[in-house]
Amino acid sequence: MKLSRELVKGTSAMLVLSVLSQKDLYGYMIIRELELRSETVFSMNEGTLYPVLHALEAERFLEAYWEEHDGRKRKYYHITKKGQKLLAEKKEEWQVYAEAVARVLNCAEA
Amino acid sequence: MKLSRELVKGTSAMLVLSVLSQKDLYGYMIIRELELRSETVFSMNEGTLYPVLHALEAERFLEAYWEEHDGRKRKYYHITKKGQKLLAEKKEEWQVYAEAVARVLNCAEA
DNA sequence: AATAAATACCTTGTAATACGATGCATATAT
DNA sequence: ATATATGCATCGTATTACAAGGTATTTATT
Repeated sequence: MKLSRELVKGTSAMLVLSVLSQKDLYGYMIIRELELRSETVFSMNEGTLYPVLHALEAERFLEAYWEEHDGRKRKYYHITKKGQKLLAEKKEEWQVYAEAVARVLNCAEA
Repeated sequence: MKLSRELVKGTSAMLVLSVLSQKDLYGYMIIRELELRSETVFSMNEGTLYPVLHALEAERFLEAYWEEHDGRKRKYYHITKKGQKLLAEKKEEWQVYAEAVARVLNCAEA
């Protein structure tokens, strides 16, 4: 991620699950999709993404399969039911947390 | 912090600076103040807070002084001009980032 | 009077997370 | 011919947070 790196932590898995909740994608496209949806505010590093994908797969939040298009082999990831549940939880937590942070920051302005 | 610990990272320094931007406080009260303002969504661990305070002081974002009240010695922290500038930057970054995350999450809902 | 809980400071070791650098390979554009 | 884009991946390092532990005083409870 660009931006100050401290800010970004913790949300990677949620963001990956979020894009995969719409359609199956492979690593490279997940990065492009996140850039697009965030309007280039962030760009996930490959060194961040692949370990996240492997960890989510190992815990059955994602399932992977290989497919070939245009002579290129791509590893697609599919979100499982378990993964959808995790995403819902992470989204809820994010919202609660973001709102609490906003309250603290706004207090200081008043 | 409570909540899933992954979520919380990166915002500690910003939150500390934020409460100190209103008035000088000592460590113990910073924790209480954050609980109050977040409506108990989070409670910063002492093992998180003190290293953050010391790092911010070392870099001149904060200045510390001891004061005694009711027979208790307390180490108060005061935000510097430099610290206020850092806070403003971190708030801006947080807002940009939080909005981008929201866009990604909302895309997935549509 | 004894004990527990709150107040107040702090450090150390461990775990989690992210990322830069690097490596490999193919395809397309210049 | 060469650079850029596509596509997978790992390794070492840095950062961050926290649980656990330590010290000491004051206040509330029994």
